[in-house]
Amino acid sequence: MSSVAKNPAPSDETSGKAAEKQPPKRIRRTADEARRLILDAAEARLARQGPEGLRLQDIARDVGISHPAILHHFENREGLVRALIARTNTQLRDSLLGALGENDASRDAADHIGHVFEALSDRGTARLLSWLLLTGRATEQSDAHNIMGEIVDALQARRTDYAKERGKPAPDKEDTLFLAMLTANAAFGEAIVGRQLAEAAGLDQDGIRRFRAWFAKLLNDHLGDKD
Amino acid sequence: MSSVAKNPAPSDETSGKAAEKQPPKRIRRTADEARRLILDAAEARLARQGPEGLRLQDIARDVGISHPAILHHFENREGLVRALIARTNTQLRDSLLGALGENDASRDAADHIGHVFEALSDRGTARLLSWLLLTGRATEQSDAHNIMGEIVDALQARRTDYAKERGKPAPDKEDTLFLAMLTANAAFGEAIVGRQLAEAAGLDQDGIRRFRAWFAKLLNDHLGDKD
DNA sequence: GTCAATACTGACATTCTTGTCAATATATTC
DNA sequence: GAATATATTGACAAGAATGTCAGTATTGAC
Repeated sequence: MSSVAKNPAPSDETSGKAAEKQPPKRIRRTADEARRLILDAAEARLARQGPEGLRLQDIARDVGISHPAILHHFENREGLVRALIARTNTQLRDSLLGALGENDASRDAADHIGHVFEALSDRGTARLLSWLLLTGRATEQSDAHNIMGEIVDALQARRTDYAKERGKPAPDKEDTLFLAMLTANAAFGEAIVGRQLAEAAGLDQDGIRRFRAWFAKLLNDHLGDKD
Repeated sequence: MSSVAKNPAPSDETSGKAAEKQPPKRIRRTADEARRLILDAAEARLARQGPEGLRLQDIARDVGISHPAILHHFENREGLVRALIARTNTQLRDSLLGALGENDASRDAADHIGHVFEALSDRGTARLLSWLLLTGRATEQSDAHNIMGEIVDALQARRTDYAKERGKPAPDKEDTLFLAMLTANAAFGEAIVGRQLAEAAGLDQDGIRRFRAWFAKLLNDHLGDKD
């Protein structure tokens, strides 16, 4: 049963010169590598085509494997989705907290805003997470909770340090929370409707940059009043 | 060929008392009414279950009709989706512009913010539109364009009037645009991640109200500086 | 009452998608 | 090199979803 011509590369040789057995040349990756490639492809599809672009066969074709291979690595489709959620959450957390933690004073609010928008909006992360949230997937996932909490804590710590240096009282923690929420909301919103709105308003790429700068200034003014 | 017992209501009569012909009692609506009911059901499903809840058979069951009836009214599934986009856009436009137009001076920024959030976030409108945007559906739809343009124009007109009354120069139109964009982005973002974030932060319903008030104040301060 | 228009239905066709399974190829260990 | 583990595959199964169609019931016009 089909022991001839397995998947030996689409070379159209009629019957083999001599004993060229043409070993099937099946690519075999480590499990981790395979999982990574599959998640990459899934992420790309999701960002490009939205929820309905997440079909096992399509993803498999992108990676260059057969779709049962995906099931082998992720059990079932739901497993793939969960793995994608987990990885995205982790990457997002690292990206946001990393930037917040490094070289304390050299970054101002505008930098941070820019970074958040970049991490969420510019790469498809927010779109991806949005879909996961819209389908009610990430609800019981507690990762998101921790991320928000950690970020607010980090922000509050920075503001407190900054205030102390100037002999001012520590800022209201709820103020910090609202600041973070607004930024997150705005970044998510931009990821989804931003392009539409900008286009409608006749804004080009530079206009979007101006918008972000305007937003950063808005927050900076607020911080200036408070801190 | 099943000329007996068409769909005469699920009454379990064994064989009819005497000559009770039991006329099939098929409900027949006007085309407009049927379309409205179908769109209502589709909208509800979408809001409740997300994108994957939009199946013709489910919607048909909700309305109490057979799924080919939907196809009869909307040609195909895509037609249903497009009709839903169009109706949602119209409703949103009316809601937003209506509130912006009425009794000029009595509403301040906080009221407007509240209204935008209500129109977009509280009812499932933003979630619905988000999905449509995520699936790349509303792209060529030019309605969204007009809405944003109209709103910015209306806002700018109000700000200009307000400034004139005080002998100040008219505000920068881009500032108005950015104000509208931020509000829209924030409302969309809240509709999608808001509940998650609020929950993560331990905010209850009243906390969300405080956040919106905080946001309104932020914008008011900005307007106070400018206007 | 008759007739035309059309909202509506059940049954079927088709296509698409996930998932199963036995078989095969490749890397690793001894 | 042989044996073991497992990544990978093709073929098939099962189910779900949209779409088609011929026929039926209901409304409104004449």
